[in-house]
Amino acid sequence: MQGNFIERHIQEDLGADTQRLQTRFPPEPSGYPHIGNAKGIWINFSLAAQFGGKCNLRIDDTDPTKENMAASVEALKDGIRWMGFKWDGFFYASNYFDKLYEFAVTLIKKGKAYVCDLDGEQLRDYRGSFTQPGKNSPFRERSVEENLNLFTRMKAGEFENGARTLRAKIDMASPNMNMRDPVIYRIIHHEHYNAPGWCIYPTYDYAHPLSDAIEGITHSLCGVEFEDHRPLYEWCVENVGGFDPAPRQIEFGELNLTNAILGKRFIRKLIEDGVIGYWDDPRLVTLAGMRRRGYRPAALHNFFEAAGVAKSIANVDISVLEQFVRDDLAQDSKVVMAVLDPIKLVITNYPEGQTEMLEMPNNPKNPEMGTRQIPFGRELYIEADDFTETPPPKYHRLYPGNEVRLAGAYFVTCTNVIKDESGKITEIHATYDPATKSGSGFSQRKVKGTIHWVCAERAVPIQANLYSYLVFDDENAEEGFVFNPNSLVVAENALAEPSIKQAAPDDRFQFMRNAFFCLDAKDSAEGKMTFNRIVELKSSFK
RNA sequence: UGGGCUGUCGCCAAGCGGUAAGGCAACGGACUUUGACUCCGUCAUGCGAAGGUUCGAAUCCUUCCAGCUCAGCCA
Repeated sequence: MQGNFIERHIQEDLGADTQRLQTRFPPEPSGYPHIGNAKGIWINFSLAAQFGGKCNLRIDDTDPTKENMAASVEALKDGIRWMGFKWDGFFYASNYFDKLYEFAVTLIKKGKAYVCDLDGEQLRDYRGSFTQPGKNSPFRERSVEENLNLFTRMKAGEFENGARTLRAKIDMASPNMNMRDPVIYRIIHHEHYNAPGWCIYPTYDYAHPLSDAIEGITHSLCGVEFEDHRPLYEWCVENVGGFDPAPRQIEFGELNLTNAILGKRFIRKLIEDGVIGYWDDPRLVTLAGMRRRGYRPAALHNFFEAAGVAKSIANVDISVLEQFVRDDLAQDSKVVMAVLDPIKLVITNYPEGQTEMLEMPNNPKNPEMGTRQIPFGRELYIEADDFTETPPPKYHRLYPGNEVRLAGAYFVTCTNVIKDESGKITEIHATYDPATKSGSGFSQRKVKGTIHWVCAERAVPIQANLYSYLVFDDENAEEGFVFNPNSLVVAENALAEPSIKQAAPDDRFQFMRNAFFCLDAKDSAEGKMTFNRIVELKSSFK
């Protein structure tokens, strides 16, 4: 059986009974999910779907001091739904505080946990270092009765924050720091928004494996960063005991998107500094941001599928993501023309004052999407890039003497170039051949190049503000034109989202070459923040 | 610095002792109303390095190198 290593583990563990698979996605509610988190969502949910198993959404809210919980939970739910997944169970780790407390009592009774009076600094001292083993806490050998008594009083609120902790009794000499008697309960006098009445809270290392066990999770899939925690995960499950199935933690390599803005800490800072709008800023690869940019979930699924699942950390460039976005959009999006860097093309043998309407397919790959009428006239704008006076080898676009096709219109031959006194090209002159009209069946000669264009009379300049986007050239939007230099793809659904109108600027070719956003010249003049600038900022951030 | 993990083409990634899958990118060609799309074809005597075991090694052993990660009462 082919498949990634996680799929193989699942099959080995579950045999023919793969529908027993139970996974979970356990985010901490602190910020909006981004594409990195989305990989975890995708792995857990799609594996469950693939094997006929189940996947829970569990909010890991063991730390009551974290802020912004409610909003984050909604963002998480939105993101998961948007990706097309449904959770089978929805829980909070805080739902299990009672049980977790009982488990801790069990551990104490088994002599596996003890109340420690060391403070934070002492704890660090006693823990030792990478090269030196830790020292046993002087409180390590307290009697079960004393531990029980103290732990009860911790719960009752008799002690101050940080005065005591409950620690797992494992091995202070372990080379794995996580096993040096980790703290499993701490005193925090802070009301939990979802679980009132507590002043002691379990730590992640303790709550996570046991929450998995309580929910009957069979496979706990997480990032490789938790690899060192696996022995402790297993220790908790085994020493509390009695779980069937006992959950198994398997780690996968996280996704690292290069040239993208990732990392909640950094995003938060950008928002605080006013550099970007909010978590759903389209320049971000948060689920909300990508959604506003018109990405669709299928693109993400395909992307993750192609990137694969392995133990090494994948370093994928954002252009690969964009490739998948384009592939997805190209299927059924409206394809339109626009010019980003215009230069005037005058068709000297076309009657002055005349305009005609030409028919263009909405999507060349998909004739069922119909056609639209676009205006054509004597004066057009073409892409400055599509003309050169000195063509390099294999240049098939417009240059003096060369004939090209204007997409959806006629063949034109460049006759000459008009320049101003500084030598800058102001107009390109050409003649057209009426016989070559699109759809006429003309086949006497062929051209190597086809270029896009817009009718000068009907074109409208791009709006000059930071968060502008270009408008369609279809019947509903005569005001302007959207352009995609290569794939000519525009996401119709993106423009359906009202918020998209506030969307991103950015370096149009660097950021998303074929997207529907553009950087306005005035923005750069004013020094407003562009995507590349943010990436620079990011590298200086750490 | 001790531990753990990772290291196979520019980027991902199969491979699990029997003689290096696949995808993306790139390149060559065909086709084409954009150079996109599509279709053909090319693309690792090589698997971080060096030794060793074996008839045979990316796969086993040894040593070394590089990257990531761990010393929160965060997750």
